[in-house]
Amino acid sequence: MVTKEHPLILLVEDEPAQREVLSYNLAAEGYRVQHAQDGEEAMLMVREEPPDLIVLDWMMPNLSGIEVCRRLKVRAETRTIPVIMLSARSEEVDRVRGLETGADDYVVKPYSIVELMARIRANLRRVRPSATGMVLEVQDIRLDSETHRVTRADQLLQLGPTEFRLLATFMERPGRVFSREQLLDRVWGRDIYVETRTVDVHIGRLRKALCGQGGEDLLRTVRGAGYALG
Amino acid sequence: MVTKEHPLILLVEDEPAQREVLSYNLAAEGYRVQHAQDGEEAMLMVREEPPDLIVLDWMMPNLSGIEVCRRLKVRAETRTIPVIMLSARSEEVDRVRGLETGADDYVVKPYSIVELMARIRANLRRVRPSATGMVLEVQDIRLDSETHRVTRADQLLQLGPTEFRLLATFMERPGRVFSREQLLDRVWGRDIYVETRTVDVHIGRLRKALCGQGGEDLLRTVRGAGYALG
DNA sequence: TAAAACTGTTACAGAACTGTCGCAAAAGCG
DNA sequence: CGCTTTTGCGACAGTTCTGTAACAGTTTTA
Repeated sequence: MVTKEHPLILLVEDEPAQREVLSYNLAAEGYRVQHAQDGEEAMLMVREEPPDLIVLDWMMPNLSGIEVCRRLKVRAETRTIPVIMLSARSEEVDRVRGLETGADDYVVKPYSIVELMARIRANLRRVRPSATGMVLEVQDIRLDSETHRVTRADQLLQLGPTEFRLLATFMERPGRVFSREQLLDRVWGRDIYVETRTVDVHIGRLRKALCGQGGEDLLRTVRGAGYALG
Repeated sequence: MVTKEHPLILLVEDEPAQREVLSYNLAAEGYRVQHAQDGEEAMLMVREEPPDLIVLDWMMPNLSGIEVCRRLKVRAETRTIPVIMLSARSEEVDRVRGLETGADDYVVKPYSIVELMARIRANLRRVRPSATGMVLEVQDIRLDSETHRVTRADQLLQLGPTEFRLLATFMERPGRVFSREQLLDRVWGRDIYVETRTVDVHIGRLRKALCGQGGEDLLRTVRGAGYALG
C-alpha cells in the first residue's frame, strides 16, 4: 500500500469515454490514477502495486468485474482494498449480487460524479487510519503497533517488550529528549520502583538491536539530561 | 457456546413502524438486534456493548443521526464500527453530506429491504468476514466459514470448534497481535470466565494442527503481548 | 449407552527477559 | 592535564513468561 500523500486509485473500465471522465475527476481530487482495460490486466496491476481503492466496471471483456471482485476478496493481502462497483444494471437483484460478491459499494450508472467522489472518499477514509493502524516512521525505522513489528531499512528486528515500548515512546516524539525519570514513568509505569541506571542498560540493548546490521546510531545521548531519537 | 456466532446490530430509529420492520428482517437474517430510541440512548448502548454494526436514522429527537455518527467516528474505540445512515432526504447534497460525516453507507428511504440487507452484509464482511460465511485465505491456509473446513496446502485439517474460531479470528486480521484477553473476548465470548492461560493451551493445539504435516509455524508469539498469525 | 472428542486447569521445565553491579571509557571542568 | 561526573556495556542471578504433557470433567457422536 503506497499510501503517501495521494492515494492510488485503480480504475478498471473498458469504455474510453467513461474512463476519460472518471480519470479527469479523480485526478482533480488529487488522486493518482491507474487504468486497466479488463479484469486480467486489473489483477496483474493489483499484484504489481496494490492500490488504495479500486473502481470496477461490472461489464468487461475477459474477466468480469464480479469475478475480479471475488478473487480480490478471498486473498488476505487484497481483501481490505475497497472495491466500488460501477454498473448500468440498476435492477435490485444486480445491486444485491454486486454487494454479495464482496464489493464495498455499488453505484448505478448514470451516476452523479459528486456522489461517486463522496463514496470514494468514504471508503478510503475507512481504510487509511484503521487498517494501517498506528504505524510510526522515523527515518528508516518503522514501528507497527498493530502487528508489533519493527523494521529498519525493511529488515525485521527482534526486540524485547521493554525495548519495544521504549522505542515506541521515542518514536511518538522524534527528537524530543526524555529524562530517565520520564522514561521510567512512561515505559515502566508510574509506580514501579526501578533503578535509574536501568534505563541506560535498555537504551544500550535498543541501540544494539537497531544498529545490529550496521547503520548509524539514531539514539542520541544528551549528557546530563537523558536520551532522544534522531 | 452461543454468544459470538451472530453479529450484534444496533438499530437507532425512533419510528416504531420502521423499527418493527427492520428488526424483524434483521432477526430473520440471524442477527442479534438492539434498539435505541434516540441518539443519546444509542451512545450509551454503544459504550455498554459495542455492536458489530449500526443502522442509524438521520432524523431523530435529542441527538441527530449526523451528530451521533460524528461522535462515533471521533473515538478510536468506536471508529471502526460500520455505520449505515438511513434517510428520507434523497437530495444529492444530503447523501454527500451523510457520507462526509463519516457514515460508511447511505441508504435512501423508501429503501429496498433486500438491498439494505445486502449493504449490511457488505459492511459487516469488512469487519467480521468469518461471520458472513466467507472463504479466508492466508498464505497456504484456507478457511471456509460456511462449511467449517480448514485446509493447509490443500490438505484437510481436523480442528476442534475452539481452535476453528481461534483461527478464524486470526485470519480476519492477519498479522495483528491479539492479547489473551482480546482472544477470550472474541473466541470464548464476552462474559465467560476462563483462565487466561487456557488461551496458550489452545494456541498450542492449533499450532499442532496447523503444522501437523510439516510446514512452518505461522502463529507468532509476541512475548508480553499475545499472539498473531503470520 | 459407551466410546470418542473436546475443554479448562494445573504443574513443571525451559526460554526469554529484567534489573543490578562493577569497571572502563568518555565528557565536562577548572 | 588531572579530577569528577556521567555513560556504555558485559556478566549474571533472579524473575517472568511460554510451551506442553497430563488429567479429570463435559459434551458429542456412533
